[in-house]
Amino acid sequence: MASQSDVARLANVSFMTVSRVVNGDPRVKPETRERVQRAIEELRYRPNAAARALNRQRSMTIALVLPRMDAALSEPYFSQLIYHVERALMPLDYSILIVSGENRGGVDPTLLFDQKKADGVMILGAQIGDPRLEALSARGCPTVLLHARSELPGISWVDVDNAAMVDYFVDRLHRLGHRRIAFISGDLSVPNARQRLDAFRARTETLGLPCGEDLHFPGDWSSGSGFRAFARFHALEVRPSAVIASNDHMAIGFLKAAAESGVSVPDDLSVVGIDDIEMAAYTTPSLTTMRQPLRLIASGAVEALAAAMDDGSRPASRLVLGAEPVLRESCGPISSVSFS
Amino acid sequence: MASQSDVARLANVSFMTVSRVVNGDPRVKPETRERVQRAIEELRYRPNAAARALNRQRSMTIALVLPRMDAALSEPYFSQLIYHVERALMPLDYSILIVSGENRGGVDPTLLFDQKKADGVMILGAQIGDPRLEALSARGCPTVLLHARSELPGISWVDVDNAAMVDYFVDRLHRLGHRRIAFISGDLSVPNARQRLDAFRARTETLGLPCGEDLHFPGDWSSGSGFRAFARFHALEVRPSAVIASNDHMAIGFLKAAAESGVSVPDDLSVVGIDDIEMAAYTTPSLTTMRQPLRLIASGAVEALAAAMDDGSRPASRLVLGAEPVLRESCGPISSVSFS
DNA sequence: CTGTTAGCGCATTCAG
DNA sequence: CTGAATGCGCTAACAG
Repeated sequence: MASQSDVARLANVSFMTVSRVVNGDPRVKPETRERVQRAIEELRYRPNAAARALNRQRSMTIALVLPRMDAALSEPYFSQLIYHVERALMPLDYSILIVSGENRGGVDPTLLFDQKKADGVMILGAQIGDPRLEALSARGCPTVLLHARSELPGISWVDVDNAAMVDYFVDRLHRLGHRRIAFISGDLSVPNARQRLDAFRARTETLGLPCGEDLHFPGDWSSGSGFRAFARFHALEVRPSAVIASNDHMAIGFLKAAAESGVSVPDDLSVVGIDDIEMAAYTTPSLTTMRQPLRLIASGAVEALAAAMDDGSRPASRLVLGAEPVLRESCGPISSVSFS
Repeated sequence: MASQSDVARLANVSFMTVSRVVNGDPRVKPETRERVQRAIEELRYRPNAAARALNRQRSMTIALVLPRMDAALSEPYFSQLIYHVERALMPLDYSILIVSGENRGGVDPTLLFDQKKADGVMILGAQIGDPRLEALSARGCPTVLLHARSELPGISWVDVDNAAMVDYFVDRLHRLGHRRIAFISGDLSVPNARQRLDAFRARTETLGLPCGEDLHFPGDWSSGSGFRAFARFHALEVRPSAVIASNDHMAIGFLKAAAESGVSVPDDLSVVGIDDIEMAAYTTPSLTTMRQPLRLIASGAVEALAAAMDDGSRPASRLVLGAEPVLRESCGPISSVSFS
């Protein structure tokens, strides 16, 4: 592989001039620049990232921590997030190092920062009290959370408005005549799961709807947990007429169990989810859900992280984005009951 | 951040000794080693990856090229592959750089190699004739394909036995009495899609089953394309009694369309998919499919890539793995027809 | 067993 | 506008 000196020799200049051309320094005679350019082409010269990183003290790389495998974030959904993050990062010329979400035994993002393998860290769907967050915050490592929140100093985040999404569905179901609404929560060690549950409780109470603990079916984001939640539903003396699931996977699992039990959706029961994964349009019945502004989440996170990496002393930024309802077949008016 | 010299000063040795300790060189007096270790702890020293990479000419990083967004590989499924790749790579102390699959306008993995940002490249679900493959092969960049194949020199790959999976289903359906079987293919610019289609044609022909082009419904891996394939099915004068989809997403889309048209699965029609994504267990009816040996694919690929990076001159390795059928509700014996 | 010398490829600083 | 010197942090190859 050719180095700057090789190029310099071929172009009859010092390697310093080559460096200038490569970095677009304007103080180079056009004619010389031209000559250097040709030499670069001829030798297929490419700047060595390691040398550059060593000198500049910047790796031009960020670490992206994926959610834990056990479905902290809906699967098909976070791969899209990766895509959008990459798109947003490309113009800045940053690369992405991925790190599995497993915090036990996995790669430590703080270590990557200390080793200068990454200039900043992005975390998808962080857990509450994840020890890595504190470590990152303490190190002063530029960090941004996607789909999660944190009060730690120096930790920026971008999240959707969890309360607004849940409120929307509670209100809508209420208007459709539903009075008894159940809620399937996600893994409560994830901030979003808790926020959604809290919003559900608050909103049902405000509207004067029943909101006892028997209407809360704990789940863990997985389809299986949604499926199992149906047993709780089924065991209830007086059944709810609607169920809000904290994500589509659980809603789909629940739908499956309902179908097996002969409960007809949406005739006997309305079901809604959150995320709008691709499959949500292809279940039977198709799923009413909430589409997340993925591109905005990604670009917002990239912007926040870039700012933090440019200026380590700036305060953390926080951004809350709205989601968009997608109305499909799984949700309808309450049937054959006097509205009380 | 502390450097080796800082540690050396604190431990009263030369930085060379520190380097030896860090790299586990045995030729260091235990007592000295101990002292250095303590200094390392105290200063929280971490080796600088850029400096190490510059000196060793190895970045200890590989690039992982994701499949294109338009579902070249089933979504929830490739995130698991990432996970397994990471697990397999961790003991070797390699990091993973991710690159989006979009070949137009995306990051070029060859460039990452030339810049020495990556020592090797792993590609998930490569397209046929992807120009990047040739570039990689020409550069002599250690490369391994997952879920794809290539004859280019120096390109290793690990793939499942596509023909065996399709053969299994054709045979099984045949034994269940089905005679007229249709096939939904994936995006035919992906090698796997073509192999599966070819296997279908060959096997039906061998068994003396009808295999006209009207029984081939072209898809593109997405649920939507599976959904649309149903229109072709529906338009047929004489309808098949079974459908094999090249992946679960398309099978699920097809299932949805069938449900909407009142075609009962598996009573009127059997449907099978490939991949065993999580959702396959939660559709109604649940989906009979083929589970891929993800962990083996990942570990095989890592092994092949590691070998190629160690010794650039070694021949490419090829590995074909078998899949495991998962029998669920969507597939049953043919109904109300004399077996001919 | 430990230290010295040299250089990986690049960019900043200062001289011309 | 261009070049020379210097150092980023580390390790390989030699000394001692």
